[in-house]
Amino acid sequence: MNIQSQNNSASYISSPERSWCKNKQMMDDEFEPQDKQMLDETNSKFQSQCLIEDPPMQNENALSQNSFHYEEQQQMMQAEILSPSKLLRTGNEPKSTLSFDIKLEQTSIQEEPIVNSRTRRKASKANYNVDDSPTMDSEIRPCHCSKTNCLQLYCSCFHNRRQCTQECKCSECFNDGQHSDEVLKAIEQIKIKEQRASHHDLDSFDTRQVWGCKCKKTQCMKGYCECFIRNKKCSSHCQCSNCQNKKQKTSINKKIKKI
DNA sequence: GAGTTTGAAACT
DNA sequence: CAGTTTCAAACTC
Repeated sequence: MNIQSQNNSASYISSPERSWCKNKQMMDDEFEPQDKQMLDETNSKFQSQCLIEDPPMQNENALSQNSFHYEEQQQMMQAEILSPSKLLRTGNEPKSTLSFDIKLEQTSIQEEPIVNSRTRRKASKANYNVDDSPTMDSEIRPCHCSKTNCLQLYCSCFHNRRQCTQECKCSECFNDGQHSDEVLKAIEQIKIKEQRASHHDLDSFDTRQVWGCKCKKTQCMKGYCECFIRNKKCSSHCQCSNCQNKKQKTSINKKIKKI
């Protein structure tokens, strides 16, 4: 296994990779022994990234961690090439034919889809693309962006910091792995906006974080609500109206105790 | 599949 | 900072 990290076509660290940091142990269990060895070789390189990005906004260093600089991203993006989720890609290959994709084809990694029932969401009408669980690429929904070149947060692919795939139906896509400069510029602009807005403790690209919804009409019970989408209850951070997605103070627990 | 609704993101 | 516009996804028919 000879993975070269010189390729920098992959232009940013995607959320699934960051989820991998947290869920590495679980995923390790799913690898064959020979693959584990490869993973171990990459662990040391990846650990620094994990330290930088996790956990989000939960300590005093969150500010500096979340406002990491563009150049740091460039350094870290090399690690993405070694990411397990890339190695486990199961059919949603990016539009581009990046060199690391070619190298991956030469590996002995099993590319059968890994279906992890533990992390599979409850079946629902919509397969929401959220990554607060170790979502595999095979579960990622394609985007349909038509006007933003997939370089704004409207784009679910860009928002999750992953490249658009062949399944995406976007037009004039710059998030295809062949426009690294444009992508990096877009990321940089968003980071600048965050800082201007004094959102130092936010990471717009961390879709695991929920800032709080502002739903007014849907009672936070439809897929428009970011809390609902993430299977999370609305909190004091939300500014929603007529919310039906708040934690219920059920009397069930009390009844159980009595029993 | 087309049109409408919705709320996040972007803009002013 | 608040109001408005734009956008893409969710939803309805």
